[in-house]
Amino acid sequence: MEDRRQAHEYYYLYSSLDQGRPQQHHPELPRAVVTNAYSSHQPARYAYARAQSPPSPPAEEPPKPSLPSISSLLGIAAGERANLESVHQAQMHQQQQQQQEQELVQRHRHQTGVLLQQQEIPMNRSYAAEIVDVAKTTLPPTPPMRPDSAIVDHQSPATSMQSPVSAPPYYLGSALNNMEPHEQRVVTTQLAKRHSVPSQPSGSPYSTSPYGSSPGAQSTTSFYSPDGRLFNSNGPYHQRPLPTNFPPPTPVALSPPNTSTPFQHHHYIGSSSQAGFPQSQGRYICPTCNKAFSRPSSLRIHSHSHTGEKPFKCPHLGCGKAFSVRSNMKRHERGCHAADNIDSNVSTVTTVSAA
DNA sequence: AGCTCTGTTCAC
DNA sequence: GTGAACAGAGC
Repeated sequence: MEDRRQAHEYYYLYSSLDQGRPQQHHPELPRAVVTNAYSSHQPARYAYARAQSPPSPPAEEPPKPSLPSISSLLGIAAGERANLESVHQAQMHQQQQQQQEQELVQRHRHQTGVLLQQQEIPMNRSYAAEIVDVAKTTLPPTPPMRPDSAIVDHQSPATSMQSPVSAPPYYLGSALNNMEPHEQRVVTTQLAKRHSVPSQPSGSPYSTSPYGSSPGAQSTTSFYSPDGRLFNSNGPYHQRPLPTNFPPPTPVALSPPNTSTPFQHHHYIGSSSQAGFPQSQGRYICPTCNKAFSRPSSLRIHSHSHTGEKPFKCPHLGCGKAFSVRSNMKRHERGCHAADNIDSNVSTVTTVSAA
């Protein structure tokens, strides 16, 4: 059985390699590679999951008097996958060892006339699974998505980080997040820190406005959209008047993040499947977590929580702390550098008076 | 009217 | 102590 299982795994490795699929994510791979690996790996994993489960006959399929012989099944499979014959030959040795057992089973079947699918299927599950996979390699695998998922834009990395099973009910009244904030932070900040930091404003670490005189205008850079597809005109986030019936985040989330940034996936708000959305929740939706804000500035500040961007740096020497919110930085100053402030004020006064 | 800035508040 | 969201003030 061990050999059989290994052969099965080899097949997946084989088929994946045939399609140029990386089998594992490498933590050091560039994100593009990782996402591609993720996206391309998903169908294979899905097929594997399908193969692992025992093949359940279609409901409309009438009971057959007998199952096709293993040799015929193997013959079909071998006709399409000649490269597995060697593996099968190795498995045949294993079969020969079980020949006695099978003979007993068949003898029992002959005596009782009862279909012994229960005995046969598990015994040859790996073969059947491979056959299923052969079919799946020829046919596009059905993505494990909910039927009601309205995929307007498959590029939804943020939602894609969500587990399909653990997708919570979506209620705008309670939360627009389709992913827990700490999860977002863990995932998105890691990704964003790796790729967005070079794009951060490289000006003065601390000024009256880290965004410049016009934060909104500053934010119109392609910081969140390397492909320049979405945000170059309106900034990192769309000002999107919410439809009266705002839809729940769909399992678009499940679609693999095949884009390079976590901020390109606010197209999943389809016009078809729309649920009620209270205007009081705000019109500005975070494309990452679907959280709604009433003000664009609030959304922009909120975006820092995803990007990890902390444009407000403590001006005090020796304090390298940075904050995503200016008021938080000020609070930090008041709390931690109160004495320094007094000293600096005194020194400032003295210098001014001296001047 | 709509925006940003700022302070306040809550949660961890 | 810090992150994050909200609401008022001002432009």
